[in-house]
Amino acid sequence: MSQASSSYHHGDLRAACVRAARELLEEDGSAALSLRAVARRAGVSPTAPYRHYADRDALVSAVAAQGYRELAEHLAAAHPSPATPDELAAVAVAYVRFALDHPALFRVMFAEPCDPTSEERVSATAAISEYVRGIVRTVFPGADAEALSTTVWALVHGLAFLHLDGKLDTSTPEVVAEQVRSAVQALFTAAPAMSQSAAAAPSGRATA
Amino acid sequence: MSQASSSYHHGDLRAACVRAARELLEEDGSAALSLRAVARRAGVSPTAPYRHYADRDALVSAVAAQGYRELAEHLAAAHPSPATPDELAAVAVAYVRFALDHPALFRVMFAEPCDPTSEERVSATAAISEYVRGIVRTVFPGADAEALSTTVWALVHGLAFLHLDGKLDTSTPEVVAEQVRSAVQALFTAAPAMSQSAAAAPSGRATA
DNA sequence: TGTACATCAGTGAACGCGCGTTCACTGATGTAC
DNA sequence: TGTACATCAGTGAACGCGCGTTCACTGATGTAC
Repeated sequence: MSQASSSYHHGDLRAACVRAARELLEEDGSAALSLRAVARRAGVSPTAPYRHYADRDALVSAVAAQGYRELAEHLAAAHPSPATPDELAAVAVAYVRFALDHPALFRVMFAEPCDPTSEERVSATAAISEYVRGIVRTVFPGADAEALSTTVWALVHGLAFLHLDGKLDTSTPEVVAEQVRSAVQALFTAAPAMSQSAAAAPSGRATA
Repeated sequence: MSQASSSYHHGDLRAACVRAARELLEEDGSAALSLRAVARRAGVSPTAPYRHYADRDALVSAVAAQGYRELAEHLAAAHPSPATPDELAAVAVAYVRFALDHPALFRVMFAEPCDPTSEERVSATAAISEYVRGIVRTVFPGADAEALSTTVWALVHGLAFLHLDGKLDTSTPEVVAEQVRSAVQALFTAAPAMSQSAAAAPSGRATA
């Protein structure tokens, strides 16, 4: 942060480790993130990161947490305060795009069987979930925001993963965006009906 | 297969490896699947599996492929030929349950940045995708089956992953099932409207 | 039915690797007087 | 302003580990005659 040019004291190794980890993830998404590789990339001895992270897991959690923050920024950039279905769809498209643009990071954020105890992780994902809920509340004032926002998140998250895993057509960004918009639109149409049925009965336990 | 009790020749090591891998995944979902561990579990020298699998990746792909097959069976068991929204919902619940009951296997199937070239993998996931499309066609004869089935799959897949990652309430199977049913129901309500709008215009390119 | 031999499916030693983590250390920094 | 010293943030050697993969091998099996 301050002088940062001394050769012995790094200046801000904590942040540099996360940055190095990000670079490694962007370059080779299939390799597992290793503490040693991060140190190497940061130009520091293999044990230096231990001054700032208790162990490998702590580093990974920090990387994931930063990923959540960046995702949040990216969504906000797509539309600052979505209030219509089309604007919500734009945010959904941004979510899937983020996953496709940073596949390895996205996997670290969501696909690692990592410890869920990490304070940083928990609060970061809670923030995202709350953010989605806020949008849904604005766009569909009458609906059950809790239930509907879960549905929206799941739909978009699922699209992200299926694209990531090559199960869907990812040939061009526009193809992907169109697919996301059309999927989200299917939910839009449902929302009013859902709020009615949600008011009437908890849900479809009828035929089973 | 035949005598199988000889000590030197295993009998069916190829299948035994997949079985051993499955056991390891069920026991410790967070550990990466290693060829050596599989051999150890199968009671065989570390190099024996190379008689049957070219390399580690080939084994992993075989395990994933078996996972897809089991998932398909599990879905079929939930309902042999779903024809109503409620029956489709039951299949969706089975999908999420499968993920929660076999988290490590599910991650191998979907979350590994594995090579998508594997014949076994490709055809297995194509089968699942086709299966979903068939159901959607039956349940919503008027709808654009291609688009709607992608949406359904993504929604259910996203629910599975969010549950898997502890982002949603998984306290009891019934809570999970209810959540899935209610999310799928949101789509049910939309489908008719969607087929109309799909007939009218490709999709929501209007306001952008 | 018995023998010779090819093939198949294992073994086990060995390779080189990168990893996470520990430890005692040392150079740089900043603060008290 | 200058010195003594505590603290902080690095180093580098070393540990033990499990991994994927190779290689030359050997025991078991099955087939031809």
